[in-house]
Amino acid sequence: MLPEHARAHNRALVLQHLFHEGPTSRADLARATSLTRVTISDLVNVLLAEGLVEELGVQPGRRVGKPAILVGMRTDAYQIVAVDLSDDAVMRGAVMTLTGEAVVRRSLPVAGQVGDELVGLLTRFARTLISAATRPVIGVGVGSPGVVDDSGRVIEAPNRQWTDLPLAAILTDRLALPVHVANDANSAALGEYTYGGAADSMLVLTVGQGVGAGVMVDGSRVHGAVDAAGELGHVTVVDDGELCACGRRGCLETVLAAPALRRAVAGLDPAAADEALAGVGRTLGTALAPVVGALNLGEVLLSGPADLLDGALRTAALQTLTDRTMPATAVGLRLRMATLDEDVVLAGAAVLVLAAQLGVS
Amino acid sequence: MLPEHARAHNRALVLQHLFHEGPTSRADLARATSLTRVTISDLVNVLLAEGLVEELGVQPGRRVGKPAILVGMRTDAYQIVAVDLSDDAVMRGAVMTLTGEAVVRRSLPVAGQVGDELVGLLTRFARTLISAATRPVIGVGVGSPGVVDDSGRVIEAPNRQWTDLPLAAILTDRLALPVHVANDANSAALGEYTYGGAADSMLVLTVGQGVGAGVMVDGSRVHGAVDAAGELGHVTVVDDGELCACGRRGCLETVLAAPALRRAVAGLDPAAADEALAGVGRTLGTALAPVVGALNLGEVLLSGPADLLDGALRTAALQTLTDRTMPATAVGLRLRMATLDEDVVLAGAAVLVLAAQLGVS
DNA sequence: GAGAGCTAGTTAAGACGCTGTACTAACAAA
DNA sequence: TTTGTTAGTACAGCGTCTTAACTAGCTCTC
Repeated sequence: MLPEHARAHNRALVLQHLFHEGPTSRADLARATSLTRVTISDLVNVLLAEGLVEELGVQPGRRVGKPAILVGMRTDAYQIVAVDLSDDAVMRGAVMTLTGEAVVRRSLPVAGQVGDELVGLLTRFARTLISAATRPVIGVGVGSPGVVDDSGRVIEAPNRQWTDLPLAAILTDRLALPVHVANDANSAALGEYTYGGAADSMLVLTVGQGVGAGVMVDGSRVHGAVDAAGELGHVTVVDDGELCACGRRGCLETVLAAPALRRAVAGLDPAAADEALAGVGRTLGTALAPVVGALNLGEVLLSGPADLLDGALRTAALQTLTDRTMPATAVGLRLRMATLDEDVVLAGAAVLVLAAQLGVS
Repeated sequence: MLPEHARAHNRALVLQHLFHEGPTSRADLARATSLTRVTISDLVNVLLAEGLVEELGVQPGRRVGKPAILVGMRTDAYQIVAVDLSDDAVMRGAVMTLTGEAVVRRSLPVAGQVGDELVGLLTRFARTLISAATRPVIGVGVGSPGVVDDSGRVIEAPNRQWTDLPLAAILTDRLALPVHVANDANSAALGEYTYGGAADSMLVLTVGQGVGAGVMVDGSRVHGAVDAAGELGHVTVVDDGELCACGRRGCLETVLAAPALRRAVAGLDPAAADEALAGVGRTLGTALAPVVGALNLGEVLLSGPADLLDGALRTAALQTLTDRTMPATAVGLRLRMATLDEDVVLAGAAVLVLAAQLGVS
């Protein structure tokens, strides 16, 4: 570690504070970071020159002494391009502000392309988005299904026919911009953590065609022994259950994926449907209990169709979770819907860029 | 972050390398840390002056160029005092080398003392150990039951009647040495990680009077939302099971704790005993599957009586775990006995000190 | 066996980043 | 107007790293 890394770290501290706490005076930044006012002034001057922050006039609160000048992050000065590959059939993308708001949205049908062809399609799609940006783009984030390592190499994504593909490196080269790739469910967790105000220790379950999970532990993303963390969808939860796409039986995905839930409630009257959903909720709660107990998670978030998830299912899952874990761990536990909905993965992809390029998350 | 923090980090890098890789030349240290030879020489000189490292003569391998001088960590130059409070009835302690070997062992019956009285007893016990040390002591590590926060404050340890007790701060003050306190099962995980060669992502289950767990994720200890990570012993695993000490029913502890296992096999012939143990193993595997899937753990370690754990129970648990998780996550998974046995908690307590004082873990 | 070539380690000078101290600027209260 | 307080800046100094250039000590080659 070099002194200049310390500099980068301090710079990130300042940006992080401005990002989460909003406009702040140099003196307050100094107090918050426990650096001196001199150092902060220096850092702020650099950031001003880069256009990343701006002075916003005098702080309203009138106290004795010279009034403080507020410094704020220019979250609209730069943009991020984010791509969500979680859907088989369509590539979704957006140009986003640094605060995770989509400025431009695009989507592109994936007509069965896989392998290198899909990489080509993705490259063109990203180029379209980059040229649609109205501000300089600081980087590109991609949420992809499959196992993705820390460097953005897709170890394995069977449905895309990608194996050991250095996607981030390829795209960085082709787009001449920093590109970061992560698993889609992990992206979702990052998105909820940074933009959705989720707890430091939490798990996001993404329910769609399949079931994925992203885990944050003590404020950082879990990677796992072979970068395959979050494969909760293919944990067996029903003995001798339905056949799963993975070839095994009774995976969580076979009862919790959106199609499975729709089938389970099809043609039932509301009360019976709720009972069916509650049953799935209890199964989910039983599966989550050991995870919550072992990690002392503060929150579990559900992302997916609210009409199916946010009702009897959620209530039953929380009840089961509370029943099956220690009071000490269960007492503060929340089980709620994710706040970002459709855009979770895009937001998370943006956070990948934000974290890597500016040190903010 | 200041330049001197970068310095401390680099110093820790050097020590970490010497600790795990053994004696190394300055030039090789430079290559390993990607610092320059100049910087490494400077750091090594400081460490030589402190007596933490020593020169060990010329490297045997004959190559061209000036022969390299090996620099090695003097793991016997300093000692660590470690205390294990996990047993209700007896306080176990040791003076340890930096490599985790117990040089002196002591134990002290705890005649029902609790609360402040127990703190007093612990203080005296630690003093005895400190004076039994044959080298300068760099710090004291304590593995305590209950919920312990990052600063060494015992949030809650019912059996010891400790609530919100700043144990590390009190002992640091009384002993005039750095004292670090952590939960006993978390200590065990640290011990196995550093001295037992465990994987970066792993879980240690401590089976004794009760059942505890410590989790390492991507090389760091899991703390959890309210510092209560690892409470796997009180996750429900049997519906309408036996009554547990915690007042609930069917906790993992009711089937996996050592007394429960002994009861389960009492009076059975070997084959029947194995079947009973395999049943517990299957229950354990079922409970662990979601944890292993969500975190992509590389290893699960069992610490406790080998005659009960290391047989049908372990085999059945591994089989169940493999059956109930995705092949991708299960393929590299190991489920084995912990290597440190009796001394796990002591070793972990030593690691607390090693990590905090020297940056080694 | 003498020089060439290589590697280990040291010395010296310079760049960078933070701090402490001392300053100016701009306000409120007396 | 004076005093006290807080915000922000200028400057010297220290700590830490790097590069460049050296010495030391070995092997290989002719």
